Amino acid sequence: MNRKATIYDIAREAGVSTATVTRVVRKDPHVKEATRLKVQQVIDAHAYTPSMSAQNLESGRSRALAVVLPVISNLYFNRILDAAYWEADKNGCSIRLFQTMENQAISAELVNELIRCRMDGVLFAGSIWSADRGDLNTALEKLGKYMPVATICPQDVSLECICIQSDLVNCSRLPVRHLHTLGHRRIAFLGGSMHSKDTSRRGAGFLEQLRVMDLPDDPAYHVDAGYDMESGERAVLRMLSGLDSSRWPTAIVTFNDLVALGVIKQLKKMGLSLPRDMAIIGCDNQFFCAYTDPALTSVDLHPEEMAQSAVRELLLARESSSRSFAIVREATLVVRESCGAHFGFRRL
Amino acid sequence: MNRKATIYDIAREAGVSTATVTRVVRKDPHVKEATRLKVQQVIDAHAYTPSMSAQNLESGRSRALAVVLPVISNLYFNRILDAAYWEADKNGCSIRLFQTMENQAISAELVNELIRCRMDGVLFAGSIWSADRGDLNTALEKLGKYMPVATICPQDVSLECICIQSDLVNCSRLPVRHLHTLGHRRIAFLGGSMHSKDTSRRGAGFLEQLRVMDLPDDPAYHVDAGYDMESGERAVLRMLSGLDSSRWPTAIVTFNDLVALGVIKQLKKMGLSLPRDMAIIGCDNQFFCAYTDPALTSVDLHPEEMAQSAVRELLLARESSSRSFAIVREATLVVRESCGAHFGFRRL
DNA sequence: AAGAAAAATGTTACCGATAACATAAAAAAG
DNA sequence: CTTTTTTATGTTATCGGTAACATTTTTCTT
Repeated sequence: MNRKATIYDIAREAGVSTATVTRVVRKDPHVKEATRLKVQQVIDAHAYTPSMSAQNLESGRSRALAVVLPVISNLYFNRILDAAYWEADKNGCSIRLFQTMENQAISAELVNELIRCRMDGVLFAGSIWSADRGDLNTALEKLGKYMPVATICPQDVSLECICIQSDLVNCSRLPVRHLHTLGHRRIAFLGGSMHSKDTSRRGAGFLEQLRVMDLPDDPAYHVDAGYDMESGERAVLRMLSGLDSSRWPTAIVTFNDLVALGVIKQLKKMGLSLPRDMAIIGCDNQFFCAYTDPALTSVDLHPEEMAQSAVRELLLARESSSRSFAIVREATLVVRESCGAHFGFRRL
Repeated sequence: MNRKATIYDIAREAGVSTATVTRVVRKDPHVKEATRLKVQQVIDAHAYTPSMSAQNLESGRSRALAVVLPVISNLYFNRILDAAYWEADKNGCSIRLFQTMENQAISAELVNELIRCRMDGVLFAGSIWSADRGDLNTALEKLGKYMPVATICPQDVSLECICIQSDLVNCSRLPVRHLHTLGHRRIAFLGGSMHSKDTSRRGAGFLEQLRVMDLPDDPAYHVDAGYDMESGERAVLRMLSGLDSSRWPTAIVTFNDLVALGVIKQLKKMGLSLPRDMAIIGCDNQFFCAYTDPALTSVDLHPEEMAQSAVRELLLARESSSRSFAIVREATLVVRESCGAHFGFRRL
C-alpha cells in the first residue's frame, strides 16, 4: 500500500517550510503569488490533502457527529439518518453511526466511546431512556459536559440539551379527530409496547383525545402491538377475537405504518372489506403508504426536518455553548383511502 | 465543555510514565500487579480511554471502513449498510458513510477524501462506473494503491479488487423459469434505466433466458421503468396502452420491488385482478413483499450476506495485501402469491 | 540611502498516543 | 555478597498537521 504524501514531503519538494504549505492550503493571503503558485503545483502533483487524523488531533475535534439510534433498517430512523447525513455534509461534517438495538440502552461504554472519538456532537434518536439502569441520566449528563447533545424522542428529557420533540399532541389528536369527523365512535389503538415510554405517551395522548371528544375508551381497545408487521397481525387478531363482534371498534389507529401493514393483511385474511368494515390510520407516512390497498392514511411526524434541525443546532452549539431548548415540528395527517374519506364515506 | 483526561494526566496522577499507562491499557503482562492496580484505579476514576485521533495518527489507520452508495433511503442499500455496520462493529471497526446520489459518480474528490481520512478500506455498492468521465478507473486504481477496495455491483469490474457480484444469472433465470413452469409465455421486463449498466445486464440476461426457454422476446415487452413506484406505475401504463390487448404479456418481471409496487397499483387501477390477469415478480425480497396484495414473489440477492463478505474480506485485506477475487452469492426466488402459484394456478 | 513599517517566510512547541530503546529494580545464580 | 539474568519502568522520537512567535525580506518614508 502506498504512503500518502505529507506536508513535509510537499514542503521539501517546493523548497519552503511546512508553515507556508499550510498557508497555501488554507488560502492565507499572506503568501507571495509566486510561492503560492509553486507550492500549489507540488500539491496538485501529489493530490495532497492534509491528513484527517493529524488535523483532528491538533484541533481536538473530529468534524463528525454521532447519530445514535436503535436500528437503521427501521424506515423511520433511516429517514432521520439520511436527513442528518445531508445536513452534516452541507457543513463539511461526517456522521458516525451507532446502533443500540431494541434495548436502546445508552451504556457507559457508549458514552466513553463517544468522548473517545471526540465527536463534535451527538444526536440520539428514538426512545432512549427505557433502559433499566438508573445511571443513564448520569451518563448522559456527563456526555453533555464534553459535547453538545441533541435528542429526537417522544419523551420529556430531563437533561439539558437540544431537544427536538415529536408532536405527540397532534400525533394523537389528528387521527382521532379525523375518525370522529367521519363518524367513528369506537376507536382502537394498537401501539408498540406498553412498558415503553413512547407507547405509553402515545397511548395516554390517545385516551385523552377520546375523552376530549367524548368517545368511549374501552381498555380492550388499547393493545400492545409491537413495532412490526407480524406483531400487528397478531395483535389485531388477539384484540378482535377477544371481543364480541358487536363491540368491535370501527377504526384502528396503529403505532406505525408497519403495524398497520400487518393489521391490513390480517383483516383481509378475516374477510373484512377495507375501509368499509374497518378504518385504519398508521403513523410515519412511509413511502409505501400510497401503495397499500387501500392506500394508508398516516400521520407524518416529519423526521427529516427534525433531524435537520437537530444537526443544525448541534453544529451551532459547537461554537456558542449552552444552547438548551426544545423544538416541536408539528405533525400532519396525510389522508388517503384507508378511512374511506376519499369516497365521502361516513359511518353512523 | 470539559477537557478529556489525557494519558499524561493519568500518568502524572498515578506517579508513573505514560509508557506504563499504555501498558496497563493494552494489558501488557510486563507490569507489576501493584502498579497495574494503582494505574487502573486512576484510569477508572477518570473513565480514561485513549484518544482516537491520536491513535489514528500514530498508527496511520482509522479503524473505519468507508461505505459508498447512491442513497441509504433505498432499502436495498439500507440493508447493505446495516449488514456492513454489524460486521465491521464485530471487528471493532466503524463505518463512514458516503452517498453519491443518483449520478453515482466516483469523483476524484471522493477518492482524495477517502485517502485523506485514511480509511482502512472502501466498499462501493451499486452501479458505480456509470459516470461519463473516463478517468474514473484511473481514480479507483489510484485508490486501490492506498487501501483495499471492495465492490458490490452488477457489473464486471476491471479493477483489481474484492468483487462481490450479484448473481445476475439466477436473477434473470429464476423468474423466467418460474413463470414458464406456470405456463406463461409472454413475459415482460420493466427495468431500471436502459442506459445504466445494471439494467442492460439484467435485461440482457432476461432476454437470453427467454431465448433459452424458447419464449417470444418482443421488444415491446422490454421497457424502462426507473427505480421507484411512480416510475413503475407510468411504465406499465405506457407499455400496456401501446399494445393491443391480445398482445399483452401475461406476466411482468420488474427491476425491483418498488417498481412492482407501482405496477400492482396501476394494474388494479385498470381493473385487473391479480394474479389472475397478470403475474408479477419483483426483485430484492423487501420486507413489505409479504404484505402487498397479492403478496409479491421476489428474487432475493441476499445483499446482507454480500455486504458481510465484503467487509470481512476488506478487513482481512488490511493485513495480507493483494487479495483480489470475485465471490457470487447465489440468488434465490421467494415464491408468494403474485404469480398464482400458491393456488395451483396454471395458465395456458 | 538609512531607517521604519509591512509583508513573507521560517522555527518550533504542541496535540495524545505508541513503541523502540535505555535504564533501573528485583530475582536468581554463583 | 557480588554478579548475572530477568523483569519492570522510564525516556524519547515519531505520526502529520497547526499556529504563535521569530526572523528575514521587501517596500515605503523622508
